Amino acid sequence: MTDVAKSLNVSKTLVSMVLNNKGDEFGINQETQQRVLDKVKELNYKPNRIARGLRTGKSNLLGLIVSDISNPFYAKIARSVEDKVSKLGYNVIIASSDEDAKRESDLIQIMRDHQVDGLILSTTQTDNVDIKQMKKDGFPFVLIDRKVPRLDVNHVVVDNFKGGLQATEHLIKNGYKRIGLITISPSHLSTMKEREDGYKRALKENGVRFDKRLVAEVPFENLKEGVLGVLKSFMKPELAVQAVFVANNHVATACLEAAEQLGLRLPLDLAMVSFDDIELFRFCYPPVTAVAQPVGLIGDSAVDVLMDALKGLSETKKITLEPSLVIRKSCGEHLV
Amino acid sequence: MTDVAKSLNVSKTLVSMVLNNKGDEFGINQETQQRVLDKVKELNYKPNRIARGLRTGKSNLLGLIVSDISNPFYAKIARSVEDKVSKLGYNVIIASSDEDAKRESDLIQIMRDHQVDGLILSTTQTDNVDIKQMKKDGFPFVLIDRKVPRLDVNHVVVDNFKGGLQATEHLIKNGYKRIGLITISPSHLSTMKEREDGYKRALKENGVRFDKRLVAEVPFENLKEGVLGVLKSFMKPELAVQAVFVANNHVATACLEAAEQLGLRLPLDLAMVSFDDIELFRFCYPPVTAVAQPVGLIGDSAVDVLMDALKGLSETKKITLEPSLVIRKSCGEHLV
DNA sequence: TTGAAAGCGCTAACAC
DNA sequence: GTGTTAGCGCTTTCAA
Repeated sequence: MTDVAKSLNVSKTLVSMVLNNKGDEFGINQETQQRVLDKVKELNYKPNRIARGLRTGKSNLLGLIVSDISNPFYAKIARSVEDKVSKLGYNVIIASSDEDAKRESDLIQIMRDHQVDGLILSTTQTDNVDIKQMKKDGFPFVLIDRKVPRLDVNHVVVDNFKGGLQATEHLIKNGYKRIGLITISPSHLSTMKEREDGYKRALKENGVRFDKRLVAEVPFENLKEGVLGVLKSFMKPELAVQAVFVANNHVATACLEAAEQLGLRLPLDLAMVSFDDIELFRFCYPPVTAVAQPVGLIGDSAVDVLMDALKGLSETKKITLEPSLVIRKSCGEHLV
Repeated sequence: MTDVAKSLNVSKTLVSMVLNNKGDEFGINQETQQRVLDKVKELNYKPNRIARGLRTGKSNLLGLIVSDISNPFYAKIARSVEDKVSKLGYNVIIASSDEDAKRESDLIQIMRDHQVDGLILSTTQTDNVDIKQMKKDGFPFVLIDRKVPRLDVNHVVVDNFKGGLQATEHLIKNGYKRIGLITISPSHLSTMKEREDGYKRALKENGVRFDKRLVAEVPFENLKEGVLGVLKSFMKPELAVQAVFVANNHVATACLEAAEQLGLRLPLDLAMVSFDDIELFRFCYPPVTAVAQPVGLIGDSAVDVLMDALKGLSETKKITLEPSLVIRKSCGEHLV
C-alpha cells in the first residue's frame, strides 16, 4: 500500500479510503480516486486481509463444523452455506468432528483462534460447555440439524419428530405392525431422540404395541457390523420384525448391505423407510422411501440467522423446517 | 498477551517465547515457563492467530477449490484432505467453482488475499493464467484430479486413460459393439479428454469401429436434459447403441434417470459403465459397474505434495494414481 | 536469563 | 479534500 501511496504522492490513508469505497464519503476527488484505482491495478496491489483483519477485528471467515463433510447430507448443506456466504463476501472454513465431542471442542477453539467471525455447527456435545461459552462470550453462532435442550441459542433444525411420525405412520398404513427402529449413537443427539419420539407416537396413535426390543442403537464408528447384528436379531422368530425405520442415510445404506448379506428381499422380507433422502435412493433396488430434509434451506437459513447475529441483533432465532416423506417402493407400496 | 506479561511482571517477549515452545531454546527458567503457562490458563488467554499471521506471514490456512463440494467424489477428497492437514496444524477453506473459470479465478484470488499458505485445486481453466501466475509467484499449490498440458506444476491425478480403457474393454468383452460415450463439458478438462482417449483406444485395439456420432458431450449446467436427449438419439435405429460409458457419477445418475423415463431396462436395453464409483452404486438397480478412483489417496497425496512445496522444495511432483474397475451388473455380466 | 523496541500492513480518529 | 499518527497483537532482532 505504501508503494501505491508513494508513487502517487498521497497518503496511505487516502489509498485505504478509496479501496474501501469510502472515497465519496470522505469527499475525495473523483479524479484522485481514479488515479489510485489505476495505480493499484498497475502495481497489481492486493490488500492484505490479515493486516486488515488485525485492525478491524474481522476476518471475513466463517466456520462450519459438521460430523462428516463427506456425508451427502452435510456436503449439500456445506454447498448451500458456501454459495450464500460467498455472495456476502465471506469464506468458509469447514471441518468434521466425527461425532467426537473432544474433537468438536478443539475445532471450535481452533476456528475461534483463527478469528472466524461466526460459526455454524452441528453439535455432538452432551454437556454443551463450548456452546455455553460461546453464548457467554457473545460470539455469533448458529446450531444446525441438532438443537440443545434448555439453552436459548440460535438454531435451524428440521422437525424430526414429525419426520419420524410420518415415516412410521406410512409403515403402519402399509400394513406393518412389527416395526423396528435403528438409530445411531451418540444417542443424546436431539435428532435421534426426536425421530424416536415420532416413531413411538405413531405406534401409539395407531394402536400398535411398543416393544422396546425393536429399538436398536448402533455406534457411529461401527455402523456396518452394528446394523448387520441388529437385522439378524430383528429377524429372529421371537421378534419377527417386518419393517424398519432407519434414522439416517448411513444406516439406510448399511441396512441395504446387511439385507443383501442376509438374503433378505426388500420389501418382501423387510420394508424400510429412511430418514435423509439422497439422490441415488431413487435408483436403488428397491427405490428407498425416505423422509427428505430441505438441505438447501437449512444452509440458507443458517446463514441468514448468522448474519443477523453478526450484526449484533441479540434475540435468538429458532427455526424449524418441515421434512417431507418421499414415497418410493421400499415399504411394499406396490402390495397395498 | 500484555495482560499475562504484566500480571507476571515479565515481558511480552518472554510470554511469546514460552508459548511458542522456544523457552528452552532461549534458556528460560523452567519455573518461569511454568508460571507463564499457568497464568495463560488462568486468564484463559488465546493467542490471536491473525496477529501472529501478520507477523510471521503464515496463516496456517490451506485452500481447497473444487467444482462442487456436494459431489461425493470431491466431498470424499475434501474429507481426506481435512483429516490429513488437521494433524499438521492446518485448517482448510473450501470453495466450489461450478466449473466456471471466472469464478475459479476469483476464488484463487480471494484465498490468496486470505493469505492461505497453499492451495489444492481441481482446475477448470483453459488458459491457465492463474496457474501460471501462481507458479511465477512461487506460491505453493497442487492440482488434483485434472492436470494442465505443457505446464510443469505439481499434480495428483488418476490414470483416466487407463480407466476409460478398462471400462470400454469390459463392455466389449461383454459382447457390446455399439458403445456410446457421454462426457461432460467443459470438454477441455484433461479428465474428460483422457477418458475419451481410453475409450477410443479400447475400440481400436479390439477392432470395433469408432463412430463419432456415438460420442456426446452434455453441459455441466444442464445435465439431466442433456443426457435424456443423448439417450434418445442413441436409441434411434440408425445408431442402435447397446451400451454407454458415462464419464462421471453425475452423468451416471442422470443416465439412470433418463433410462427410467425412456423405459429402458438396464442392462437389457442398454448397458452402462460409470467413471467414479460411489457407495450407493452397489445398491442401484442394476448395481452399477464403475471405475473407482482412490479418493482418499488423492487427498492424502495432494497434502503430502503441498507440504513439500510449503517447505520450499522446488522440484515439481507429478503423481498418477491407479483406478480400478468395480464390476457389478449394469453391463449384462449375468448374460455372459 | 530476560526485556525494549521495531515493525508486519492496515484503518480510523483527528488534525489541517 | 487530504495527511498525520497511533495502534491492532504478535514475533524477533538486539542489547543488557
